[in-house]
Amino acid sequence: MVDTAMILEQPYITITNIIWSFDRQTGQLQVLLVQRAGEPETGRWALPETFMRANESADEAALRLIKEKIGLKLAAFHTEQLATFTDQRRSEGARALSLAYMTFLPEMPPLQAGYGALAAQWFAVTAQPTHFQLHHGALEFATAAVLNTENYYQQLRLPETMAHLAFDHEWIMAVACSRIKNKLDYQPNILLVLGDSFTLKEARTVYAALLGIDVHAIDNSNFKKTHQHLFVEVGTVSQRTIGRPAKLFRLARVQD
Amino acid sequence: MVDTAMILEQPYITITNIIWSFDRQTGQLQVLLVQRAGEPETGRWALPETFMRANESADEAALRLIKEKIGLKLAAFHTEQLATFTDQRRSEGARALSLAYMTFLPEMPPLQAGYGALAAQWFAVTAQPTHFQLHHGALEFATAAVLNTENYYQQLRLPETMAHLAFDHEWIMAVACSRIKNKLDYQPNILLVLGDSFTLKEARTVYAALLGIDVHAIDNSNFKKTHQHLFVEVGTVSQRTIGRPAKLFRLARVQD
DNA sequence: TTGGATAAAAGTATCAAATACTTTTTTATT
DNA sequence: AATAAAAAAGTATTTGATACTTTTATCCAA
Repeated sequence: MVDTAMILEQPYITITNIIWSFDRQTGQLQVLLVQRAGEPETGRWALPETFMRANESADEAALRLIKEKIGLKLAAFHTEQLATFTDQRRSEGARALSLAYMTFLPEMPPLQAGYGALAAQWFAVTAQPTHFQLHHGALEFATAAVLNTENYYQQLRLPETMAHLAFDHEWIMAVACSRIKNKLDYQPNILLVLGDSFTLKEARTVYAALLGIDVHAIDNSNFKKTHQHLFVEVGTVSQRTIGRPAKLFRLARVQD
Repeated sequence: MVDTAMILEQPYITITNIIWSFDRQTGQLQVLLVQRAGEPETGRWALPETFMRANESADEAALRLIKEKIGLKLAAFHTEQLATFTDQRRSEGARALSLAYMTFLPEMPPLQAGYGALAAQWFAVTAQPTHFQLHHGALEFATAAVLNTENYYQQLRLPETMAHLAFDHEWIMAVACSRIKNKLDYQPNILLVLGDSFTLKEARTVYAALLGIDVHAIDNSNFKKTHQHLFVEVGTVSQRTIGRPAKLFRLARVQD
């Protein structure tokens, strides 16, 4: 009674890491994309991925990715699990489970394409309630409204042009944006892209980018009142710009 | 340059399903545990698990579990992803990745232990802010405060008595309780254990069980004002008890 | 059939939080 | 020193949450 349905799945495990950062010059939220060197989907832009190795934790693999794909060799960063993607339609050929993680990098370090990548670039993220855009110079990726898995596979995967990200990475990005937005009012780990300390205006800039609104639409006074309990003031101000120096804060607690 | 670190992981994938239900008689929230028949951890109580098969989606596997382990053959239920557990310490021997899901069953169907299980039982869940209890008659499992993965592995795994759940299932339960509690005010899918429709008092009973407080500590009038936007009134009342008949509601939207 | 008991719904008054807006403080530039 | 910019601090209004009370619907027993 050899039944194909009884064959156990023993797939390779892909770790996909959404690496977030922030450009203090332009006030734009960024994510890192790499242009795939290998098969399949060669030449297409994608989220950085790697295969999980024996004797390596998923978190370690997510951090190794940062070193391998973009030449960044730094200490541990906050990495958190996003979700696991198992849909059989997500890639052609052999089944690929993907464990998706998110890492928040302070500053916006310069990139160099590493193993498995033709190029590595930061893309500015603009989020709207139901879709998002990624742009870097002339390169731009924009999604239609992405609401759930079925919606994604039935509507979005059909047009196969270079303007799409590889595999189901647009869907993964949509899930990531949604998760981050939901946590904005009680655990805004996304602010780790601002480094050890940040001003309230910088925090509002990140919030505005994710909510798809202008920074000035968020009142500083009210923002402080409603979100200050999430922050700890870290001593004194410091900067060389016009106007009253802002106070500096850090996240009060960082956890899932 | 054969390096063991370069060997790719190709693990079996375990689907772990936390199956929730509700006892209308006692007003208690329930989860399903099975007593393991096979190695390892034979005889120990555990969350129902199965290996993922080829040509089977993770959701399908989670539902197949319900049929195999407890003899329940029913149509599709709402199943949602909880998290993926990859820690190398989570089981002895070969590495086991576990994709954890949650299923919410209406009513509390009678159980019969299926393949791989010595017994299958509903356990009443009582949650407190930092720990929880499971009990069925004389059987009782209680955790110490479980705050994060490291805390769990360093403090909780040490005493190896039969009073513990198998593997890291206490940690998985802790993550599940935490997730459900966080969603109580904007997406209380846990109320699906109440079936197609429920009264506000039943809803409050579920909330109270998860918050570790008495039902009467939640004022019906205020609960209605703050949570009614999550519900849709489904026509008329219906019941055979004393007192004014309650209105019936259902969840307005069910999604992750 | 009627009145008491029960349970939920509906209503109200108070309190706290969120929002919109204004004023003050601080510092760089001219 | 005057001015402009930017954040902090303050205020008034509105909204939402909480505590509590009253009304309504139903069962049951006298």
